[in-house]
Amino acid sequence: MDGQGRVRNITDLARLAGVSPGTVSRALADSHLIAKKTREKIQQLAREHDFRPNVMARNLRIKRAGAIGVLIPLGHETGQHISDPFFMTMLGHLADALTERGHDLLLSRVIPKDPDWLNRVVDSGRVDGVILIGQSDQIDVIEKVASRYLPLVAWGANLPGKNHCSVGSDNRKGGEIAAQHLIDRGCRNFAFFGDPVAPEIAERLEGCRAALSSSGLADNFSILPAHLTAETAHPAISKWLDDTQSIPNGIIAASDVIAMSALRALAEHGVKVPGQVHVVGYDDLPFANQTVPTLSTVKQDLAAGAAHLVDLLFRRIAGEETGSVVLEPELVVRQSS
Amino acid sequence: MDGQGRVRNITDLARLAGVSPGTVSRALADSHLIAKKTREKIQQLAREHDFRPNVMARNLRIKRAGAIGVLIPLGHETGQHISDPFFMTMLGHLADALTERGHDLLLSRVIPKDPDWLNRVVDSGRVDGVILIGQSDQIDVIEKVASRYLPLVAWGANLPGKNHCSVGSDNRKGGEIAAQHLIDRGCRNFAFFGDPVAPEIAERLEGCRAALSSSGLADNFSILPAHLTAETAHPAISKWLDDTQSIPNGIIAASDVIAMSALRALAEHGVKVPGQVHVVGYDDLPFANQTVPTLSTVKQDLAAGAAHLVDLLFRRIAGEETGSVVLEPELVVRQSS
DNA sequence: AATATTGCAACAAACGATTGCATAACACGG
DNA sequence: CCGTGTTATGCAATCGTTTGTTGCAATATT
Repeated sequence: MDGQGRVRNITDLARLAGVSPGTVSRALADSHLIAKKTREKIQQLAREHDFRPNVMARNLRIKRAGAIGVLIPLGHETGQHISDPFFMTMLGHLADALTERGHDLLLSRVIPKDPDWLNRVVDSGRVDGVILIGQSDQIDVIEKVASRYLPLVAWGANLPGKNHCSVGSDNRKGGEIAAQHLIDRGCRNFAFFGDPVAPEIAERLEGCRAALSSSGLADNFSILPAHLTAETAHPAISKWLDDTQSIPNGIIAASDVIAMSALRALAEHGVKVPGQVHVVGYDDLPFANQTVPTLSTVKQDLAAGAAHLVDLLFRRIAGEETGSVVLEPELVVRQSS
Repeated sequence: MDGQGRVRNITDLARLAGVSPGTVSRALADSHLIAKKTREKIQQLAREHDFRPNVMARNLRIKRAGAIGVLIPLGHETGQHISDPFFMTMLGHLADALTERGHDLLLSRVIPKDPDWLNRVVDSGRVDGVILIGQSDQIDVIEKVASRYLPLVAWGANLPGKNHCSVGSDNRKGGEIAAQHLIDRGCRNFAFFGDPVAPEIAERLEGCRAALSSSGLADNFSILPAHLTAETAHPAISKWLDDTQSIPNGIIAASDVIAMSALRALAEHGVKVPGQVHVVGYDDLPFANQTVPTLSTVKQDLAAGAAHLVDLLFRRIAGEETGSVVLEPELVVRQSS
């Protein structure tokens, strides 16, 4: 615009307006300590030169970062891409909620190599708080940091004996609902697809076990610890189908992504869903009713989850020692079961 | 840890070590101006108190932000969630590449209400550069900002007459390839699913048109301007199938997400793919070989794309006036065609 | 008319680092 | 014992804001 005399800071603008930097600062903050006339003059001038005060300097002075760290820990994943729509859905909700509260979102996928990864973020002074999307296999690290750093919340399991603040659905119950549904559908042999290294998954598995046990079907249950990505799940399941002697008639997948791979693998093996096998997923991601056949699944309300995460986080930033939140899972029956 | 005397800044640590703040700063930076012995003592002390210098203060002094803004403009989307795996895939690659270069990723979904959204980010002093994932319908805004702000790159179309730096596949050619493939498969009536408001889509559409024209099939072509989300695409397509008199035998979807919705809608209408209708998508997202039937599609190499985006961006941050990059699209034939 | 109140704006000290320059400490040869 | 050269540290300015305190007029009060 004005090539030469670009206004780079509040002092430049002050000079231009013939006032002191302090006055400019207050004027731009619309402080009533400054006469309305001066205020408007300065604001007008700022607009003309499209000047915007430097956020970093402001934050330094103000002692806040204006950003929330959103971390995706990939501890148990073997480092491949996560193209998992789950994350994007969650991320979308979080981004909206944070923006609404005037905070930026500092995204970081972290493959924890040393136990210091979380400390680094927390102590960097870059963020006012941290949201973890999933706990992965890093419970110990999380617990340790949480014990000294209040504004930390995690999406995931609410684990007995653990104190960090979490938001997640009742995974045990979710697993139970899924299994019970298959039992009701008349299934008698079951398989669980998913890696119980992640605590959420472990709880879902446990819920299944419980449901099967109380129907006396605990013995007809096998587990395939498949990774969560679309890339790795499919070959694993396919191979499993090749190897297994008798295909079960009820399959519970630890996530919709895995379920989708399963549907495809089953189709390839000429197995009819839901004719021969009933399949239930977990998450109710947007694509769950786009698959062929559409996927029955246990719905986690991610919108509500994200809202809770952000709400709890800001209460913690304000100093409150909040508890955790457990959401009710809900069975969504579609064609696959 | 040490409850009382928490070390909050470089000065505290200096006091503890019995040296001046400046010395601590240099010691932590491993400067050779400081005696090895002192250096190690200070580093040890820092470790003990797990002290990490405040990044924001550092950045202010050093005049860099240490973060790159990644923006997802949602101009033509009507504000719903984007659960599109495309973004997550891209985001994952970007996150990795940026972290590798020591930069954080400031994520922002922006629904442009005023033409100032991009200026705000650029002038905030919070980011060293900006990557746009998609141009949406904001070409004018982007062009304007790009003309004065060098470190700005966009994923999307390389538009004639436009000067901002972009990385994207040759959409026109991609569209051409897709259409030609269907022609080769013997299709004679065509439909395009996708909203040409976004320039990438417009170019793909144009490519299709070109291919059809040169085979004299331009007249047998209809367009359904469907939105890009899974949520909205399916009902639109379903309705279209209800209404249309004669279903075409070649369908080109502007994205894999749309293609997936199409596959499902077709299945519901009892239309055999690829028996009666051939379908081609665009993107080659991870789930493209998970659908039933697996999806033929025009592959965009997102990994390479992300690498280019980051590379160009950093060259621009260094002051170089780089050109744009156009990637070759590649047809991936699977079951749906 | 003298004093108290108010309204505006300037001054200067933070915030927590980095870094050029000045200086202190030390060793060494003459 | 002094000058000279290293090497290691301290000092103070700086980055661009915010904000408590202060100074000064103009107005209100008695």
